[in-house]
Amino acid sequence: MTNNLDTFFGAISDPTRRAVIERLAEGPAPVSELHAPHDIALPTFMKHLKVLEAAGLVRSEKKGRVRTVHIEAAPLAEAEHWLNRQRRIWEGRLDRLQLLAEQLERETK
Amino acid sequence: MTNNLDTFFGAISDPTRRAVIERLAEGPAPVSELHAPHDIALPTFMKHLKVLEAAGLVRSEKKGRVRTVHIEAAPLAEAEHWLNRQRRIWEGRLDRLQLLAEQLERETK
DNA sequence: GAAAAACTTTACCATCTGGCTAACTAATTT
DNA sequence: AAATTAGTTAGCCAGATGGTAAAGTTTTTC
Repeated sequence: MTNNLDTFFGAISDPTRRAVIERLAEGPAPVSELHAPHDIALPTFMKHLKVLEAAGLVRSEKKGRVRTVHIEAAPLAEAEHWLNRQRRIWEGRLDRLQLLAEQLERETK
Repeated sequence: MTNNLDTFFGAISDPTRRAVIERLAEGPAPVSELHAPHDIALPTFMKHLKVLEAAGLVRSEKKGRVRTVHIEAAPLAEAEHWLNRQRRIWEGRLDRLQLLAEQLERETK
C-alpha cells in the first residue's frame, strides 16, 4: 500500500525540501539558484529535488546546461483533503464530547 | 532546524500510522484493539504509536494493564496552515500565468 | 580550442526506520 | 496460586535516507 500520501507527506517532512517548495512558489528557478541558500553539497541537494519530483510536487526541464525547476499544483489537493477530513471528524468528536460534558453538567446540577 | 512540521509530516507519511489516526478519529481505544487489524508484530506497532505520540498527534494513559490511546487536535492546524499557504501562493501563480497566456493570445491575434 | 559553468554519476558512509523474535513485568481471571 | 492477558524491554537485521568527495559530461563563454 505505497500510497501517494506516503510519498507526498514524506517529501514535505524535510525542511530543505519545504524550503525549496516555498522558494518555487515565487516562480521557477534553475538548480544552482535553488541550491545556493542551502549549505549542503550539490549532489545531496539534487537528491532532495529527485524526492520532490518523484512525489509529483515539482517538475523540471533541461535546456542547454541549465535545468529549470517549477512546482506542480496537483498533489496538494489530495493531501489537504485527508487533513481536512481528519480535522473535521475529530473536531466533530470534540464538539460531541463538549455537548456530553455540558449535558452531564446540567444533569448533576 | 528540526521543526514541528518535520515530525508531524513524518508521522503521517506512514500508512499504518495514518490508519491509526483514522481509527482514533472515531474514539479512543486500547493498544491491543488498535493493533488488531494490522498484520505486524506488537513491538513494531508500539514504535508507530511512539512516533505518533512524539509528534503530538496522540496521547495515551495506562490504567491497570491497559493503555488507552486518543487523538490530540492541536498540531493539525499548523500543518494545514502550511499547506494552505502554499496552495494559495501557487494557485495564485498559476492564475497569473493563465492571465499572461490569455494576454499573449489576445496580442498575437 | 581552452576554460568555466552547470549539472551528473559514482562510490562511499553513518544513522534512522520499520520490521522481527524472545524474554520479561504487571494486572486480571480462574 | 496458576494461568492468561496486555504491554514492555532488549537485541538484532535489512534497507532507506541524508550526507560526503571525486571524477565525468555537456554546454557556454572567452
